[in-house]
Amino acid sequence: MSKPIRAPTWVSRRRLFEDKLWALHKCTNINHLKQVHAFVYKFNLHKDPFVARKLISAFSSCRQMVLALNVFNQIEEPNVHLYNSMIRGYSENFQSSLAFAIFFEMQSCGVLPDNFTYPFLLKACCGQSWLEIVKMVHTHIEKFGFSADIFVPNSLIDIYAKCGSSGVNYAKGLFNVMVERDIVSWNSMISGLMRAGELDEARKLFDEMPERDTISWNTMLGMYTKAGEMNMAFEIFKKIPERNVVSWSTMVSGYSKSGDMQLAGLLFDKMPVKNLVAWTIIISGYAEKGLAKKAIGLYDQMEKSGLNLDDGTIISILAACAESGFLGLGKRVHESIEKNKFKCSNQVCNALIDMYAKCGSLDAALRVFNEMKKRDLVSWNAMIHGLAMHGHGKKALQLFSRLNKEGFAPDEVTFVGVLCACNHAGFIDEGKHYFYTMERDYGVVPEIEHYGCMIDLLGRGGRLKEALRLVHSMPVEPNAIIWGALLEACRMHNAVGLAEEVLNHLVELEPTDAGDFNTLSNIYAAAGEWGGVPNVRLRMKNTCTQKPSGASSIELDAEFHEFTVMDTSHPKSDGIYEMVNGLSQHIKQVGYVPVACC
DNA sequence: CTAGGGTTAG
Repeated sequence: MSKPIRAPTWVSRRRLFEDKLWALHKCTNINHLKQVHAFVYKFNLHKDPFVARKLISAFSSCRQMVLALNVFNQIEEPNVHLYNSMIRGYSENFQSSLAFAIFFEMQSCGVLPDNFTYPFLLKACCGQSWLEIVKMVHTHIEKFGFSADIFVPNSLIDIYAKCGSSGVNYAKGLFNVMVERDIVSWNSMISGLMRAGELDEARKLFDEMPERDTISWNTMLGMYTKAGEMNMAFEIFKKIPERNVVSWSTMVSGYSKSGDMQLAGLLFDKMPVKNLVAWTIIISGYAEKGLAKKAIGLYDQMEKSGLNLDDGTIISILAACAESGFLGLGKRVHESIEKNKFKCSNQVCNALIDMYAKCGSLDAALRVFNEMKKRDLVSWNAMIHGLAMHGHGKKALQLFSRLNKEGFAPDEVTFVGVLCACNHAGFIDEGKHYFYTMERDYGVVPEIEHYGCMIDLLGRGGRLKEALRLVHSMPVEPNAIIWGALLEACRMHNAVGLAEEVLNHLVELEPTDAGDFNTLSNIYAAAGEWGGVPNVRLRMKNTCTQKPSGASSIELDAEFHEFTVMDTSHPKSDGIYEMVNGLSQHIKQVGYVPVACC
């Protein structure tokens, strides 16, 4: 047997390179990609449409649309596949207008769209504001006759249903006139109805559909878990012929959201296959409920099981930590990020800022904020609000003016933070200034949240009449939060008459809240009008159900300690009360006047 | 083209 003749080096290199080209769609490493790009030039292949298409898709999936466009521009007469790849790239990278620009360009160059073009283009249209454009694309499709390919009307149904409540009617219209429907048409329609809140209609279609796959079953499962109907969900779950990891994690998520961590944990343990999403759901669930040991234990297990964290996991767990004040796990997540040299997206940084701020570590929040290269409005809003919440009103307002200087346009969320800062710091005049100029100078129309902040601010400052006048001038109906803020102001300033009026409004809105009646009886008591108290108690008995009392919690060394009013259950209760009494003596000495309470 | 986790507003 003779030895095989070795190919010349350039042939083997070329073969190697061809293998790389074939694997390009899997390539997510931008440096490898750039290497391949260099090879392409070396072998003068950059004008080959096939090679160019591979490169464009690879650059798109690495979110490098500028590089993708460079490749595209090398081609003198791009074919329909190349145009499609560019449209898809822009759509998937949320650059909708550029996707449409390419679509228009291909038409002016006389290249006809094909059945792949529209699903890609439609992906760029999501949200209520796109409905009119989707209708135009729909007309275009009918004109060119591509609705024969089932992919095209299926995408239309999906995208129509994502265009808000009126969009779903267009989805229904299309679904009803479709001659041939496949399982995806049914699934898309059902999930669209579900998103629009038409649950009965969704269930009806589910029962009617000729055959169901796991996606159909999981859609129904998601519908019931989101509605908090865990019994119905479990009925569905039992009937699913082939459960997959999504079926299981939907159930775990449902139990976790309904507050039943025991069942959630039980189901999680039984899951035959656990993926990153499943771990995320269970850890976030425990973290949000403050079940620190469980959450940390599972987080360790997840890291040990060799799964790589992704954006979704990090953001979700951090949000849960922010909710419960679980700084311990939040820090652990931050450490993992740094240990793994995880490249933080803005969303991740923003979640970190929010977590640190809500857990009271403002220094850490500021550190993340300051180290960000390209802050977005969410970063500013989270930081401003974090400072405001902790009473650093001045710093929050300074940050607001810095935001303006750096050319950002504040939005409605920013102003909630700004007004909150004024509120916590007692800056009544500044608050009024921002409230009355937000629309004039920044084009942000005040919403009910902003009115709420203002009424709280005026009320706390004792300007009850002004607060009441603002309530009556509101363009929307005042809600329970508004009246509640006013009632609280009445309590602080012993305004008996106004309190009675406010309570009447509150009872209409939320007849179940005992806390409001308590507040009123406290007001009577503080004003010395003890005659009013039994009356209130009677009304309370007739109209109220007991609300669970509020609790404060703190986490120390992965252990949560919870406290409610008059609580003596903590093992170190005596010492804690001793400290509290000492502190309240101390703050009285430095001038704090406590509010009357009975 | 269809199903599960996801940053800012009390």
